[in-house]
Amino acid sequence: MIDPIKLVQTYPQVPLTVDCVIFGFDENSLKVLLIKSDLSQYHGKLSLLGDNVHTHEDLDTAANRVLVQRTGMTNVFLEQVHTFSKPDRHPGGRVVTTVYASLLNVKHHELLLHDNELKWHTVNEISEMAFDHKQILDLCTSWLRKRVQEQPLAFNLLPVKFSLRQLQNVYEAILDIKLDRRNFRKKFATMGFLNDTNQLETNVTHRPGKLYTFDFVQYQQKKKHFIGIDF
Amino acid sequence: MIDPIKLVQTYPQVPLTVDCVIFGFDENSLKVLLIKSDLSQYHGKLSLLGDNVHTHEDLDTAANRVLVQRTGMTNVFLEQVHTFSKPDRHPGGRVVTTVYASLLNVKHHELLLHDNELKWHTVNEISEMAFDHKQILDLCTSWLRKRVQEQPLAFNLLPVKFSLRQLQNVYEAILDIKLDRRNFRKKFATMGFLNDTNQLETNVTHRPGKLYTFDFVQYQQKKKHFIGIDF
DNA sequence: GCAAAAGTGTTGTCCTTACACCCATGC
DNA sequence: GCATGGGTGTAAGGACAACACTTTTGC
Repeated sequence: MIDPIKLVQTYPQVPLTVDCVIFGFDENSLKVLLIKSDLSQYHGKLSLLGDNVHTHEDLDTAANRVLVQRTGMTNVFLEQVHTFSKPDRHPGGRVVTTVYASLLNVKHHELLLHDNELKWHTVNEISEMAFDHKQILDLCTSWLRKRVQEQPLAFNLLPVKFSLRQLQNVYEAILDIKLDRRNFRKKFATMGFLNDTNQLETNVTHRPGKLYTFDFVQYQQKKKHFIGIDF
Repeated sequence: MIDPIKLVQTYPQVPLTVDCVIFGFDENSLKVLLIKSDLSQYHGKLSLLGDNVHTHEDLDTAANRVLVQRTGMTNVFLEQVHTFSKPDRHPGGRVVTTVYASLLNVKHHELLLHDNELKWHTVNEISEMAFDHKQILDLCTSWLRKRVQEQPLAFNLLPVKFSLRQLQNVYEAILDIKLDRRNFRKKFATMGFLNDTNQLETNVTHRPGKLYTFDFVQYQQKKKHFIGIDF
């Protein structure tokens, strides 16, 4: 019989960090919130928002802390994606990082802590990044492409009231495809969890579209559990 | 400008482990490979296979090492699922664990290292486990249910040559549903990546079924990339 | 010959796709 | 009145679900 405290004392210890891939949507393209690295090796290169994990803090809490520090937003979608652990991924020695992805509406917040040139960047214009962050971003983008098709995540990237055009733009930007407008609208109409607000867009230079809200309760009731074997 | 080595030295360090949820299929039910814990707090309780992560070792390597030590199998499906980090999840103090899931054919290997009563257990008969391992197992079972519908993972649980009945049994056991035999066979026939071996089952007490193999190359060519918005 | 599972087709319904015209607004 | 995107319906094809009988083998 083994004493757990003594056992754990024999384990090697590793510095842990979290990195947040914070996606936003604006001007019809998918954005990600990045800073410029201040490490000497990666000076000026783009970097994800991250921090070390504090003692007694779990990973979800750490990721949420990073997000709140930078965006001031609480109650935002934030989900663990993957843990990266190549021994040489960090120039400072071994650092294991757990990556979280978040989706939020660019217009819904003011950026906080503007140090290190915190800015939104268009995802498909990013080439080089610090560390293995480009690889991480690519994984999270794939992850988002998949998730957005099977869960109503797109609404996190939009204002509470949005037009069907805006919604379609989100899908087209993330999936990098064109969708048929009539079929797209029909699909969301039959799904039945968009609520018509009886309001119209304003400040548009054309016929204003209706504004809708997402009905989360309806979604919870209607969502599918078994999809079907399909690959 | 910051020196990365000095920076990383300021980070708190944490013991890391990997835990492997090794799924198998036998006697028409989904199994998982477990040991009995030898920690004093959890004496006799069922536990996942795990180990601490060695210095200079990445997580994939550590998980693979655990798998090979116990099953002797290499080149087995093994994928990272989630990292668990609640500060009180381990009685020996803070331990962060990254969980991997593996699928393998019970008949294809001899268990190695039979210490701690290493055995296959039927997944839906497991109630209590050591640590947070029941919660981990439940997450991995959900993960498997989802993945098995969108990727051809089921074949990892079967012999190289299998009957359609066996294949259907895998899906029925994992998804915990009954499927229509005719529609199931039609579906896999039209997918077009099962190869007829022109062999029949032997040692069965009824009409023998044809044996098929999975054609991975065909799958790679035919697999879908865009599924469609559907939730 | 009996038990047990293999093998096989059709029909109706639903979902998906493709496609074109008029409408409301700002300028 | 013109440019811009909003809003709408239909028809064809494909996928899925429901359903029953004959065949082959071991015993």
